[in-house]
Amino acid sequence: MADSRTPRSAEGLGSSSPAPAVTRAAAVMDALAEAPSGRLTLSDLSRELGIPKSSTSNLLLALEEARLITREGADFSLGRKLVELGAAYLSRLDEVQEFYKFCEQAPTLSGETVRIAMIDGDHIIYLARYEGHPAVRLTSNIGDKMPLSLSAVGKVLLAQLHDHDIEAMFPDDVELPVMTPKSLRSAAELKAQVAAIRKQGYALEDEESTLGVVCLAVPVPTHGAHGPSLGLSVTALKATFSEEQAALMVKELKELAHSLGNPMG
Amino acid sequence: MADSRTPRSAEGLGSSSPAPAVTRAAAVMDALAEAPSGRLTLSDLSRELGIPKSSTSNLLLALEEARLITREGADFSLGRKLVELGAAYLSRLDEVQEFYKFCEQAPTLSGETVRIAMIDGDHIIYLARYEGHPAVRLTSNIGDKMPLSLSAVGKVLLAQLHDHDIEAMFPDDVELPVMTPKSLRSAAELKAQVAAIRKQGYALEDEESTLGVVCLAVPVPTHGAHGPSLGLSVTALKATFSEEQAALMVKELKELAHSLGNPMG
DNA sequence: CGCGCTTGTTCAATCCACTGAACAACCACC
DNA sequence: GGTGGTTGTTCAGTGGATTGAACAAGCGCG
Repeated sequence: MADSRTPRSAEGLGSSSPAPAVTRAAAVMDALAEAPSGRLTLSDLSRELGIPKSSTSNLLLALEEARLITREGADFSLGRKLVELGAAYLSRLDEVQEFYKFCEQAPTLSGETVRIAMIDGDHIIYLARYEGHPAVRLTSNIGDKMPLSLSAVGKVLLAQLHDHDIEAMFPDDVELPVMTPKSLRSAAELKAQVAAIRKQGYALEDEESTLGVVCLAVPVPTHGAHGPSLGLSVTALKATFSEEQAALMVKELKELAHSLGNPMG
Repeated sequence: MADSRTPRSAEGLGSSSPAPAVTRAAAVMDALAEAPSGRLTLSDLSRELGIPKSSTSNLLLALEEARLITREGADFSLGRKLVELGAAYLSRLDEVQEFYKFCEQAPTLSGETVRIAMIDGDHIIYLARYEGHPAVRLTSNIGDKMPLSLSAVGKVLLAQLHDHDIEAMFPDDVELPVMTPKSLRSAAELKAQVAAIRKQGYALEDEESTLGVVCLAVPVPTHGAHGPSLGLSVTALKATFSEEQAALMVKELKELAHSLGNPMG
């Protein structure tokens, strides 16, 4: 595999962590998650993270004992406990439960593919997916991440941030990730869209991440200071996408967003 | 909340871990996952895990920095990164992808609620769920755990283990968890069922975890030494459950299990 | 208000986890 | 087989993480 010359030191900069072992352990899990094959050996990890082999070995032993990772012969991969913990996190979000209920009984949305996502650094992360009919079978799964600039939810959540935060994340000379010919290229384009989204209250993604597929998204108003902002999106095939249908979907999305934003029984 | 008098020391026994900080950090996440509300304060954690407050504080800081947990005012809860990591784990299991594909095009299963699960200590953990029609809407989610003795998949996976392992997990005087009047009560009953399951090649759960609901399950043959064993199950309403339908479902489940067990393109 | 009980944060001394070098095994390639 | 490159494990010394006591801040109560 060539050789990934990226000894990205696990230490962030002011390399002092209140509990270095924990920070390094987290870096190990990150590395495993990002590894294409999902499997790395002790030496791989030691090299990539810049941690001495002996220390890495200790970390791996401890992580394995906690079932956060698994050893399979010589190489390590993520452990099942992570699925449990991730599920535990999701089960605490009442929004997810209500999301499903609403989708099922919504006139238009009940037949569509709807998702709820959350902003997470400079990406969004999908929390749940409702699939009304399998016409559009998405390749994305719960827990998957997407760049902000490439998805309708990403853009709508970006629009909720303060301008100076946006500026910090997207200076004028950034290179945006590109997935299709229609993906946004420049920070200027992105900021123009953000302005438009703020006016109209929803975001549109027009084949920017997948050709033939469009997406609509609205933000969920954050009730109180309770965590980061959520967003909702519908996905449809561009071929079967009409203005009137879009209007209906946006309307229902906004209803759902409103009911998620105002906690109730 | 009464007061949970369970200062379950984080240290397992031979309290020596090759990287104590990591072990303790894992214990912190466990505690957060198990806490009914999902939120605990520094003092809660310090008390429950028997870790000095100052050390706990450091752990929490490091965990927060890694986004493995989140601080919300005074109390802590699990972090979003866990969803990512859990998803990363699942995305590596090709079985899950093929599971979905197969369910969609299977004559009988395509209309049912099918799940794939994995053995995880003395529990099973659900990895994916296919929902053909929303007749039976399950309350369980991906990542949820269930005792072995209470589910069809649990029993079928138990039947795959060696007798002495079963004996170790279920000595004759264990108290089994009970969820309905029809739940198995004694280890003897369980072992009798295991014997039967080995003969017939599938397991049946008859209202043992939820009244009105039945389950069928088959094991997935482990190809190679590749990880722990998987199991498949169909869930149906007892009211609409017939012998002939059961036979069809078991047949298709076995086909799916076979194709999962023999990796292919 | 003052008291008792929490809570979380600070800090210097100690102990233990981390380190690096030396080790044994292994594989690939002449 | 010899050789240079791995791999992962072992172990004693040391530097830094961990600790507990002392701290400040908050809360309920009489």
